[in-house]
Amino acid sequence: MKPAQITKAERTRQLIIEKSAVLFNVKGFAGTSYQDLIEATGVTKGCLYGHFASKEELAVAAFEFAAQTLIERVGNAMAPYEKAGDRLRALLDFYRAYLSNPIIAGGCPLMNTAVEADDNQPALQERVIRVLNRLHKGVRNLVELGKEQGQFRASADTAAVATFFISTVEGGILLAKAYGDEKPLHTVLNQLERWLHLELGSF
Amino acid sequence: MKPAQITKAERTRQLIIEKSAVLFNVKGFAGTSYQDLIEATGVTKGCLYGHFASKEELAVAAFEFAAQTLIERVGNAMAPYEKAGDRLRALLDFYRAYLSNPIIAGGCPLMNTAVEADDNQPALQERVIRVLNRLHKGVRNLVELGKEQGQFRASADTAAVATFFISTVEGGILLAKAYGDEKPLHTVLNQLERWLHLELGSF
DNA sequence: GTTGCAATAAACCAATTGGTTTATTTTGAG
DNA sequence: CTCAAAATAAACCAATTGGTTTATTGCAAC
Repeated sequence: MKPAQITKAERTRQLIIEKSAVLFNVKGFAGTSYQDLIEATGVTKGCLYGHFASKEELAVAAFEFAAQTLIERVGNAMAPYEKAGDRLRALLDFYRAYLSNPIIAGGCPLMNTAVEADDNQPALQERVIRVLNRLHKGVRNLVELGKEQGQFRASADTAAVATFFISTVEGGILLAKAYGDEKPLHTVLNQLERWLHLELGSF
Repeated sequence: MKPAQITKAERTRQLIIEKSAVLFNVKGFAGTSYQDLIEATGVTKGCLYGHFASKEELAVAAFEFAAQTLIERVGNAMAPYEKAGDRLRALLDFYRAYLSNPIIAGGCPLMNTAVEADDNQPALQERVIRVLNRLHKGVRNLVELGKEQGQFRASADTAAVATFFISTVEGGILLAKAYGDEKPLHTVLNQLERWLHLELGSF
């Protein structure tokens, strides 16, 4: 841990990032104006420009923050467990609670940013890929751990499992958000869990 | 089929819808301005307002068109086959070609619209739900057909299969779009096909 | 071939956009 | 306690936004 050498500027910067992240996640990049940001952060326009040279720069920082939070929460959810099966169950449970206990309002920042950025904001698009890679690697590591522990089938296709896992979860979140109902997500997670049992062996 | 009673106004309206649908799908609702629409349609602002009272009204018409196209294409892909297993395979193949042979530029209009509309445009949000319901019903009908034909396991949970199918495919499209690479989608579809074999019995 | 519907061109609107600057005040770190 | 760093308030910018109106022109349906 760094010493509490947190200057006022750093605190303000963090405040701006955290409040903006919510706005961007709910209204999107194009849908969020400086006026919105001023109201949400409670800070003046001059202050915003003092910390971030443009809306895009702020959006990138906000996305990085949201993504970092997501990665941390996922890590924390799995941390208490040692066996890969328990960790995987914890991961599924994390997503079961994803909408009622959201890391940030507005749904999954990865999905939201990916959808808006893919044809328009290359800077954001690139960060999305980075985070997806980290997530993918995390799931792969989990599968490999299970293989090493002799708990998961050695013949399972690690990369394919990770890709399938992420796709399915994101798709479930999409349906749940679209319907404004977390049931579809739960259905999807239950089916995914059954599939994982077949694919990896019961855990 | 209606007689070819297509007036000039109707033709223009259709032209506007088709061109706008692409723009909205690529740049989003908030990211698309009237200037963009004027350039893309080749029609004047007065003409746009003559046909649609607002950007939102046009966006709704454009989404309905894109969704209708999607539903039709899915239907056409399955139409040549009678056995549910063949139809399901054709459906998977349809999505295998989804990105190289897109129904509309910019990815899946359902996903794009769902993501942007869910907290901001209730009118669009409502249409998204309608289309998701139609898609879900289509998959359910397919599963039920397979059961009737004795090809699919009667014990399969029809609704859960449909939900899982749609989630997985949408998630796969998301990854493929994010990476700018259709491989993740193919991986996901292959895994999904294996899962369907386990769930429904080999087909 | 006429004529009425459809489309154009263009001016106009107030409001808002992203972004800049500067003088003034607040405040927290040394 | 002091003083520099940080934040404010506000004026300013040109450009663009979504939307309206009107006179003129073009074209396609009857």
